[in-house]
Amino acid sequence: MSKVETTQEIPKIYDAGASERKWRKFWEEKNIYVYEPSSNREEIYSVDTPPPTVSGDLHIGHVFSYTHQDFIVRYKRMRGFKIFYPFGFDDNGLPTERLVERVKCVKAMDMPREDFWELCLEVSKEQEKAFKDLWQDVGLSCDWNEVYSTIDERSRRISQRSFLELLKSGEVYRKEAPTLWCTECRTAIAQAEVEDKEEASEFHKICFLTEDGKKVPIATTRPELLPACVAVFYHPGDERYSHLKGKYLVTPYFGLKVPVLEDAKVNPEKGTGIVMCCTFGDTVDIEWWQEYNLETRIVVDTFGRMNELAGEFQGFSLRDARKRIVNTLSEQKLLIETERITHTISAHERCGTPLEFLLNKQWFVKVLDKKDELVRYGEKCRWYPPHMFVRYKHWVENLRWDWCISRQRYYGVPFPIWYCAHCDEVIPARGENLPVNPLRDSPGIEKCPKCGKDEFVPEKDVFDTWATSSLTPQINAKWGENDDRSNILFPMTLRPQAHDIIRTWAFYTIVKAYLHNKDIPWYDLMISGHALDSSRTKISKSKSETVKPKQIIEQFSADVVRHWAGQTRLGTDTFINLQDPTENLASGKRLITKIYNASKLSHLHLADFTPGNLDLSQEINHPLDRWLIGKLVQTIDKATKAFEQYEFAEALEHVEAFFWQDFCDNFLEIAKGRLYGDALLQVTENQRNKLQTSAKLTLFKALESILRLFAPFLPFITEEIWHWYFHRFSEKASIHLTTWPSQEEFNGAYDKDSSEMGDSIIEALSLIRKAKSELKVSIKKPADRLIIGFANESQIDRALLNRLEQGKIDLLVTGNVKELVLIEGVLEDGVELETSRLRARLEMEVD
RNA sequence: GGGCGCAUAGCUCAGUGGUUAGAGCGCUUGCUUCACACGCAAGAGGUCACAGGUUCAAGUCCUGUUGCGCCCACCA
Repeated sequence: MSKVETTQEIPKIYDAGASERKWRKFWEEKNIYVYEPSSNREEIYSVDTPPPTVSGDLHIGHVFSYTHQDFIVRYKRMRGFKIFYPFGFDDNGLPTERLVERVKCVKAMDMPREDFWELCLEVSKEQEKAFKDLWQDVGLSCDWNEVYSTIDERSRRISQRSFLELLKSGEVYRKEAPTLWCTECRTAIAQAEVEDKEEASEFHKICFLTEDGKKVPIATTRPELLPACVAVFYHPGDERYSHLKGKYLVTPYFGLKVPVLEDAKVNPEKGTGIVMCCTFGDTVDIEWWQEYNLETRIVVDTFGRMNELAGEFQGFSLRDARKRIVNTLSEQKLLIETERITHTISAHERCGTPLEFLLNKQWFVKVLDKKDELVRYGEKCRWYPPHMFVRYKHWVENLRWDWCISRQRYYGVPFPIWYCAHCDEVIPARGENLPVNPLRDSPGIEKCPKCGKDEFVPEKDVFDTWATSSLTPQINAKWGENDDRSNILFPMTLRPQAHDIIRTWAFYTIVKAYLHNKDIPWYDLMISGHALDSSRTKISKSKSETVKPKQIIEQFSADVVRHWAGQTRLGTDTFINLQDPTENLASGKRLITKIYNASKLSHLHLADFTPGNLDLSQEINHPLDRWLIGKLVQTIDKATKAFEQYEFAEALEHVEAFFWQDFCDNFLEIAKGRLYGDALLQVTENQRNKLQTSAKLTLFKALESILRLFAPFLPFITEEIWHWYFHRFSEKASIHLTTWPSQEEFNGAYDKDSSEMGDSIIEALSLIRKAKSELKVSIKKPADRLIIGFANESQIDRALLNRLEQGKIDLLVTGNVKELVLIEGVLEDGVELETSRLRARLEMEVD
């Protein structure tokens, strides 16, 4: 047995932490992932990277879906595309406000807006640094020169430009609309801040009167809203009330005349089956108010106190007013009964105060009038997996309101408008002045173009954050500012995102692209699932705080975490045990170790081998080598097809199976005979060289291909091993700049006969393994004789025996058997395999 | 209540209408200095949720039922 000298000492154990730190730095310093603009659209692969919300809660679920993007990007880069892969931060709006208020112990409403803005910018900057650090740890191959934030100047400018364009084309309008309001915090709040709360309450049955004085009992939990009552409803066809159709009822005590209407939303089983509609008790009231064009009677002020419409109850809090009104009704015998109940109410998640709906002027983008077009444009995109489009479609088809883009908040992109103090005319900012802050800047005109007066009021509202993040393709393409770039980058190639925000982010982005560009925003959508914790619910903030992604990466390495993320089919949720991630990450860790060890062995035999310009079709001539190349080519084919459908998990599965079973368990074990020389003892010097060259060249090509196939998934270890040796034969600085393996590279280096022969040798080897396993001896313990025949008469196959005869040396050396006897007939007893026609008997001495 | 998805080995999940349904983990048995015990080999383990239907043929297609998840709506 010959000993091969190594030119470089490879450490026995892989130090993933050190290696990953090294390559992370290398990629950054060498600008490996920099975007190189091209004038040819076809060469570009652009990604509309989701900007994570900067609110301090990145968890393993984010790592999960961002890693998915990176698999695709790295694959596409190796396919030769010029990659545009920017990174963004969503750092305005409510989540940022809340983060800043928490971190800095301030309240936005209690300080000047400019000061609050300063704090927001400061806090988000720190957060973004931590985010970037994590993403670099994970190995995201985005170009950190292409960074945007939804509050930066470019985003503000483009977002404001978008609004002004829509204002001009009449696609936005301003209208009074009910807004969720916290009377404790005295601010409008977003849907996202609402939490359900169980509360003890009283269900009062009170008497409304018909115009001729008959009592009609109506049940309510909010008697204080009686002065806000504008109609009553019953279910269509409810015979108890159908006689009231078209008539009016008079509200108790307040004596207001309100119409009686029919609507299917009424539940005849609940209360008395007839319900009062107030402005506004809940969202159904709002729907009715809109649908039936009802009167508006707001009785609550911004402090949560009753206003003048409540008559003698004016000035009382909602709570006090409720008690007093109930008492009054009771005294006047208008209260029939009171039932104690608990029910769920909507409350502000920060202070727990029940929310009210107040009327405010809001800006809306028209979407209801273009549902069909929006469905059609959504359909033009390719959705992966396809059923995600159905969700989009149903969402659009069932829209009931236009898109409200204004928020009565502090930190966000300002509306670029002022109003004439006299005639309320909207004064838009001039395009060249964008971005503007109307609270600080002046409109830049002397007189109102409508009434000629010269006093202007700035719009205090800011955009909903979706109004800006719906423009990420335009922001990245520098829409309206750099036509060359815009034409090349818009529409973008890919939008990756998770399925929970199809109805928001994906939808709004399609809306904006339709309105501004009459185009789709991207060609492909790749929708990831969620990472769920072991209790099978979406990972919550409290839980993610126990184990942060950074810790998991430190403990297991980024490659291992990426491998975990790569195992889940696109669009499917997955589970991770945050208490003990080992069970989810163990297989990845083993794979990394296996790759390292197999590479170490390969390196031992390749260190002094130079492939030069050897012709693969000639030099790879041993059947087993050609068998391996055949398997490799199949793997490349399957992995490529999967990747083209964004099915990275399937690609990984094929690569992993090829590497582990075909390459390690079979090829390496059998090729050792030639690599170490045990199988070359009885051949001439010339043959010896030829056989060894074939083995080494195969080893070289196969391992190098394996590294490239794994590179999108495991960027660190593949880079590490590639630099041990393979980089010497490449002009590229990084494995990530090399090309994805292709079938063409291996033309002539594989064939059907060799594939059959390889399969036959492995089949026979399995019989030896089984026989030795049954004898409870090591595969390395020498056996005297192996007799191979068939399991029954009908299965006798001469060609199979011929193949074994030809592969005899490899078989005997690998199986540690001295002599092979082939029988063209049935072998009476011996070991069999389920998958084989053969039967074998091993003759050896056993202790 | 609506939409979408899921239900396959103890667990996590693959599975194109076509032999005897697969993988990883876990389990059992055996094998260690020559890449790797974080390994190798050999095993055990399944009424493909349930009930119908279509078909020469169903884990796969259709209908219904049950359970679970996500999103949305509801909360008088």
